[in-house]
Amino acid sequence: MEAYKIPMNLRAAYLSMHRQTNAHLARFGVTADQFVCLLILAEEDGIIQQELVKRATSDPNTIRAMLVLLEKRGLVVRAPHPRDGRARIVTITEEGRQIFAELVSALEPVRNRLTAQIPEADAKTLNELLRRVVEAME
Amino acid sequence: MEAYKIPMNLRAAYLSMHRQTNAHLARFGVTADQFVCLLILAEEDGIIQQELVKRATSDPNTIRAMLVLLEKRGLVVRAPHPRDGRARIVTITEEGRQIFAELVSALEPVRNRLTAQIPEADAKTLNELLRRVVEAME
DNA sequence: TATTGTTATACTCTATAACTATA
DNA sequence: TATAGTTATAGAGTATAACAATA
Repeated sequence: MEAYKIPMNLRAAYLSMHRQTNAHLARFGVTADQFVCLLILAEEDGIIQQELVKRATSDPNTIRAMLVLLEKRGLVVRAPHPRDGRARIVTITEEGRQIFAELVSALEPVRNRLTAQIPEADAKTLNELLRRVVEAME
Repeated sequence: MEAYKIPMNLRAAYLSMHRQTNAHLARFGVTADQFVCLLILAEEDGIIQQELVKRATSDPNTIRAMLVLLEKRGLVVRAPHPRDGRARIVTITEEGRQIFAELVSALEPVRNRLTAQIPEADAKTLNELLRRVVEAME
């Protein structure tokens, strides 16, 4: 079906990436989705849970479950928001950053395979086109 | 993180598509992944379960669970392979094809949104780049 | 009234390993 | 020995709705 070529390739690309990411992170006891949380926090720390939900394209329950696990392991901290009593500010800890660096290292083969058959210029194009898809789906 | 732009956009694009697909199919009691099974079978009927696993980028357990459900609803049939006693040939039923047509119809808004901000020529490029990613990840 | 987050619940998908029956 | 499929089990992610606290 012509109309489902992009959806099916999008699916295959994501699922393969997700599966290989989980496989490479298994020895750390971290899932691909937990890694996404850490990635977002490593880039912009001190955001509230709801913001994390948006950026991770996730939902409140899932993010909460992940944060509880990550907090138990001392990788993140959830602190009360100083001005909004409802919100919780999430921060990655120093230990979280250290482990995150190891995870990024362990994922090098996956990153390399992902764009192995795509030249630099095309990678930019791919990213831009995906960004437009995301924008349209919001 | 520069290296995670494509992965994160790939993730957001897939998850949004998947979520919206599930939402639009909910009233039929069919999941996005079950739809993928039907799509594959509607295109090339009479393949064995293992082949379905490969094409759906899935695993034996997941595919089996889906097929059992779809078979209970009379949408597919699993018959013994005439020459290989281990294998099962999966076929979509006439009722399966009818419902599949309705599902495709119900998903029109999702398909449209997906490429809403991408001209025809760019859609071809996107598909080709995704195909290369899939190829590299195998 | 609307929003942030939690709790409870149920279901789907995923991964592993052990098993059978066939090849 | 290897392969197709099943069974059992456990865990992770998802969706919904009801709720408390706060804005």
